[in-house]
Amino acid sequence: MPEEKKISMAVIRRLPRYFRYLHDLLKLDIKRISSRELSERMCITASQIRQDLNCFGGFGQQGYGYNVESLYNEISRILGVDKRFTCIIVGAGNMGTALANYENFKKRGFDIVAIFDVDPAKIGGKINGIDIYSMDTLEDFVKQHKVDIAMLTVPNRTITEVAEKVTSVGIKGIWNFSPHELRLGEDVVVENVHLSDSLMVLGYRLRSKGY
Amino acid sequence: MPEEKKISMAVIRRLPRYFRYLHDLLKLDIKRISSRELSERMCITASQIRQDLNCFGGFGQQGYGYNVESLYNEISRILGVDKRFTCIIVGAGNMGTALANYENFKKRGFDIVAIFDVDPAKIGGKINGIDIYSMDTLEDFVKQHKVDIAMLTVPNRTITEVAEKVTSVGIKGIWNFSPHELRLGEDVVVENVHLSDSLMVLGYRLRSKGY
DNA sequence: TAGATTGTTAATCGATTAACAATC
DNA sequence: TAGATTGTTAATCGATTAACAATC
Repeated sequence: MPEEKKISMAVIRRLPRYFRYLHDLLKLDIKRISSRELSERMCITASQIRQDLNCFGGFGQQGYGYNVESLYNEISRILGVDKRFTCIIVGAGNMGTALANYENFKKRGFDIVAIFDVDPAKIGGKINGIDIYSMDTLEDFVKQHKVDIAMLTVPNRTITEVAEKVTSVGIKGIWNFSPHELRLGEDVVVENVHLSDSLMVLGYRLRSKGY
Repeated sequence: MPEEKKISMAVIRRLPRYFRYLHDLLKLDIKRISSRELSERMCITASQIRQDLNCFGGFGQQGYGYNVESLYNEISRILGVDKRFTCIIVGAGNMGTALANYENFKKRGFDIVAIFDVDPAKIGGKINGIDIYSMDTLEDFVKQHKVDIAMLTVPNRTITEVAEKVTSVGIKGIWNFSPHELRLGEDVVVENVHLSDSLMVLGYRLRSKGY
């Protein structure tokens, strides 16, 4: 990526948040915003906003602030929402079904083109218009279609095997919904959604407040 | 909470991870482990493990390491997996359905006792044996049952209203699946699951590797 | 006892915040 | 021009890592 030097994960994880807030400002028909105003809305410091944005370039103007539309476009470009990713879902259970039905992903550039499962009762069916195929056909499918991301919503006991299978056929991005950590090659990018971890942290925080 | 002084969020968010690894070690019938061995398994430094654990007390023994079972019990107690939380799901869509069917939550102390929705076609039905009630009856329900946590899987445009409703009836814990940030009272604990943020970060990281 | 490993203090590193000169 | 606000450097803060005395 020609996106300059090394951007810290802390900054990267804030990008979608900037994107959301700018999207809202656009919809509110607000034309310009200063780092101070945005900091009040987002509950972070103006300093941090200016530091974060300057990782990618000087998008503002002294004495004026930032043009909302052009900043939104810049953040969109940085996040690559114009680029498209081809995705498959592995595991047609409840979570897989929820993901397949989630319309926002397509808007953000993520196209779900197929679902895979081992259950003969599910294979051949569709979810939200997307075909469910047998796991046995995954390799052939990936040979014929470029697949960027596998969304893994399989049972915990099969996650390691499935993750190895999808990476062995060349998929580089894994969206992992199992609690297990995946140890895969250096070239594979894994994003974890650890639901029970999140819930346990909520429980801890509630108890530490005395509830 | 009598859990000593101030524990940083960074440490708290690592607790479920320790919990998982210790659970696995127990199942592997491993009796003792040193911070060095655990650090290799978890891919973090032994120093960090010792620092983290010492936020809560000295669970180890010089020259020996940590007893897996007793450390597991300590972490369980800290995370409060023995304590029970009463939860409701608001929004019986695909994500709500997925959560209602997720059996692990109960094992971790989170009991889902009711689901609420506005759709007359869904009200009166059940998901995984849990009744779906009308949103109009939420207030009465919470008056009759102590509810600790509301899991919010409602459409984005209604999230603010729903979050205000559940907090106004005294629910202190919110598990928020909408992309919106909730601005609620100081006494309310919110954990966010921002799925599209996570996916966008995955996309960013893939592109920054040149895929 | 000798070896191993913790608990804990000190050093380092990185991220956040403050400050301000540059400039629109 | 005067006022406002950025871009950027410096200061602070917090988290991670290293080191080692204590001790099992």
